[in-house]
Amino acid sequence: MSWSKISDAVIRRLPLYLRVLDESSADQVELISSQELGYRIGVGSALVRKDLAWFGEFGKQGVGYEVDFLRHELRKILNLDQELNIALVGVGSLGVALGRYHLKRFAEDEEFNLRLVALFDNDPRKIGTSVEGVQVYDLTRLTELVPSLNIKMAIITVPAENAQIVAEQLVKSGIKGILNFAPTKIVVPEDVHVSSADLTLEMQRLAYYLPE
Amino acid sequence: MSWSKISDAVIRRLPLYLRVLDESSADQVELISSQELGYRIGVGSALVRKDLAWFGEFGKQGVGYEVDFLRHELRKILNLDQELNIALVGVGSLGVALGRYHLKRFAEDEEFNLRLVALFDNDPRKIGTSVEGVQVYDLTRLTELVPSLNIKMAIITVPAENAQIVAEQLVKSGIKGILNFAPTKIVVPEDVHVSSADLTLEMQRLAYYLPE
DNA sequence: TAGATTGTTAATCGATTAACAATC
DNA sequence: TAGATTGTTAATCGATTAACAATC
Repeated sequence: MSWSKISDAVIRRLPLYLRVLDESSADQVELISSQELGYRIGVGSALVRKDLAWFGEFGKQGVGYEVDFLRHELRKILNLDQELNIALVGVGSLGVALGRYHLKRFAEDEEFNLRLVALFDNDPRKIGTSVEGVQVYDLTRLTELVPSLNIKMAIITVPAENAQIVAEQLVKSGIKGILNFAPTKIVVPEDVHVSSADLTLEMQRLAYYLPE
Repeated sequence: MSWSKISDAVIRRLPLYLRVLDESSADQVELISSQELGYRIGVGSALVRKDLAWFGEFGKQGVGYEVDFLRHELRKILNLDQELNIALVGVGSLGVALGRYHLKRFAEDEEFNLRLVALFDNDPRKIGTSVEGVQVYDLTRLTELVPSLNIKMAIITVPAENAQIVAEQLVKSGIKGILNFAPTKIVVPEDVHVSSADLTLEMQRLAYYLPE
């Protein structure tokens, strides 16, 4: 699906709506109003209706939204209705921890379609080992394995000084979505989307609000 | 320092400016223009000048900003000019990995003032052990130890189902800044600031942009 | 039907950008 | 001085909110 002009602010809220719908569905709730949905993620009801209206008419006037229907529509919009293969580059302690966490989630939740299928590192001691059954491959095999394993997104957990070069290799392999845990900005073509998870930056931001 | 009315969008950019200034300082660069600063973090020069102007007049017309001076001013504004103690709650593999990562950074960088001083868990097998010399304490001692160890911020790496209760204990202890890695929304009073680092949410967002 | 809630338009709010006088 | 760049004001842009007709 492609609607292209929709703003990033809207897209950011879709996974939040989806999480509320997952919870409601698990609780056997069948209908939900824009008011309830907005309250649960912390925005107004008008914004919820406007966000959803970008993609179609999903509600019934006077009634609200059918939870399971809207949930499936959102999953389709977010490309989460099919398995989606992911690679992780940088098998340090953070990489292993995130990998385990992710694999656990995948194993426990039938409908969680984000599947970690490969780990990459350049350390010969790590190459050939595995984490919860997922192989650690030589980083030099990235451009070969990304297409052949049908990998669509990647997580970067290498040291800051290697993040840019890894990002470039990922881009060359055809990856369009990168979650970057390295504490540095990575520069990519504009059709590649990067989400930055920089712990330090967030802590520094929070420090601003401390009293005194 | 307190300017209170300054928007969150501005505050989010301050650590980015600071990182550029750190790099420039390390490279012996003495002056930097709003143009260069903006280019490096990906915003326009007018926005850089406007952001900084909220806090004072730091530049010289026709010249630019003195790197070391502006760097120290930003550190003061962000409360990063003094040591700031941090606790981490939830000593699972993610908690340990983040803790190690953080402690390494603290050990290597003289001026990195975010100091991890305590870990908390409710698992008797973990309590009393340590990670890189930092003790794991019983979670029940949180409200006692936060004030006595002068802890100002906290990182939550417990399972989603325990995040809210942990957040409430942190708030009760007087914590005003929380970095939450649990994949759930935590509700706190409005004088407490939360930064959410939800891996899954970010991956789901990136999936939207995949082709087809 | 009467009450409730959607989808959508218009109004408002806030953030970014453009422009330029001041001045180093 | 001439050139460069700041701090700041006004203009623009984009996102959120308010309001309400449509309708279940």
